[in-house]
Amino acid sequence: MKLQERESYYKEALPVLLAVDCIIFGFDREQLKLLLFKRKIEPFKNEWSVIGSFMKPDESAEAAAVRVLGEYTGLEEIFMEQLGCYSQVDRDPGARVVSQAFFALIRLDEKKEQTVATHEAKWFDLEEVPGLILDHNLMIGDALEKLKRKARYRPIGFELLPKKFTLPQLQKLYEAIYQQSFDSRNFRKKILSLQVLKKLDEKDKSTSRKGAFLYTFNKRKYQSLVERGGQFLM
Amino acid sequence: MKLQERESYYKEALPVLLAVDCIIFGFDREQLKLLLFKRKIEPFKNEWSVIGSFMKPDESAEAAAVRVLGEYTGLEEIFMEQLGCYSQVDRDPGARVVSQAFFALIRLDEKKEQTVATHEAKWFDLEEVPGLILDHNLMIGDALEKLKRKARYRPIGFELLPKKFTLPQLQKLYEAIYQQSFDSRNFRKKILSLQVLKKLDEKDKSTSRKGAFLYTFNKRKYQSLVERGGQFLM
DNA sequence: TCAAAAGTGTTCAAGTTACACCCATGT
DNA sequence: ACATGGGTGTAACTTGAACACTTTTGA
Repeated sequence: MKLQERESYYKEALPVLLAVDCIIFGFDREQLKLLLFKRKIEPFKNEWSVIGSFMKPDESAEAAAVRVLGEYTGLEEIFMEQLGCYSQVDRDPGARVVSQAFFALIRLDEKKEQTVATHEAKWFDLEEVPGLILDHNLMIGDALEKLKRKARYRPIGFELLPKKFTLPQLQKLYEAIYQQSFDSRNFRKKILSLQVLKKLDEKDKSTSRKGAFLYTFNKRKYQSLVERGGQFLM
Repeated sequence: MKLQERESYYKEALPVLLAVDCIIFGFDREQLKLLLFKRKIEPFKNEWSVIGSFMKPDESAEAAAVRVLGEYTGLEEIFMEQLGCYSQVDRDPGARVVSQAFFALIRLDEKKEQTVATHEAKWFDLEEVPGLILDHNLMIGDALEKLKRKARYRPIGFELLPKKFTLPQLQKLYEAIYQQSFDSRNFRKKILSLQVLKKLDEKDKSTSRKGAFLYTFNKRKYQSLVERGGQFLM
């Protein structure tokens, strides 16, 4: 009898299709970029879309997101976070599909470009994002908002840079995120006062004759900063 | 042929059951409270749970959340926001159920207590939250974290107070959220400097002989504050 | 030697913290 | 008249903003 009750409880529920969509940000030393791809199959064949997939029976939304990120970028460790659930009844005319969106930050890296290319994926400047299928443009707007907010209290910007980076690079990144320029003296002061960077003895000479010192991000110090509840930046 | 492709595309997807769960916060002038209810049916009969429901075919997650909030509290306009998607494969032993969680803030109000009571729901102090079914304790932890973070840049605290409230009440609320006490002079200075409150000519004499002036929240001024990107509090 | 980007300090304004007493009122 | 909670100001300190010149080096 208990079993019957239990069964009927679940029976009243409507099964829907669940998808994950990943809004993937990258940074190419100048511009914030978004990874989009052109669909190769119907429905919406040849239209641009963010990268997604249906969830498989044996995976959580997070696992599905990790899977598609790996497929399209060749990367396994990616900073990724839930963005939100998109569940308008008529959002997908082909079926009742609910999408759990994630946003992800990756280091742009020539080595991986081939993987990206084979999937007919392409990096777009933020200003050049085309019209996308379904509610994907909406997702991107939400992701941008979240990125800006998040970057204030978490140094997620570092996820977008190579492991070794220079302060001018970091500044350019924040300028791209917030669409404004910062005073370099104040910027350096603020960043360095957080004491989460380690200065290396190497210089990156790719952008100037003088060369700029490389830094790495000290995760341990960062953790203690977060635990102290620290506001991060900007 | 196109149609066939389209059908097969959706066919590869696995339908899952979708639920919404609402983490409902209230404030009773002293303590932050959580609304929980005791399940009347199997599975998990007589165990405590946050308030939830399966999504119906013709509603979005938001609509489902509004529906259950209405059913359990009698309220129609409730501050509510997505918390996250809980999709661990084995989170519900009875079926593959993915839950979209929301957190909601409501004004505690005697008028509505009857509705709450008829659903065998009960307000719990945060420290007294019992063991809950499934991953509901996890959701509550996440909701608390989000509440704290959110209250820093949005005056969501106001959602938890009556429309007219006193500054000592507001201070108690923030003290409950952040589990620390604030200096009343500094607190008042900070709040009033935001210029989002309107002082009324009435006093609330329920807690002191002198009485405390009542204030209301000026939504228009608040909007312009948010648009200027203002940090809010704390 | 010069062009181009990296790096560096100081001053002023604003905001945050710490701190203690008087006020208004009902009983 | 007194107990109770409401309300107020100031000084020290910290943080953020504005601002311009020197350094390094490859070509």
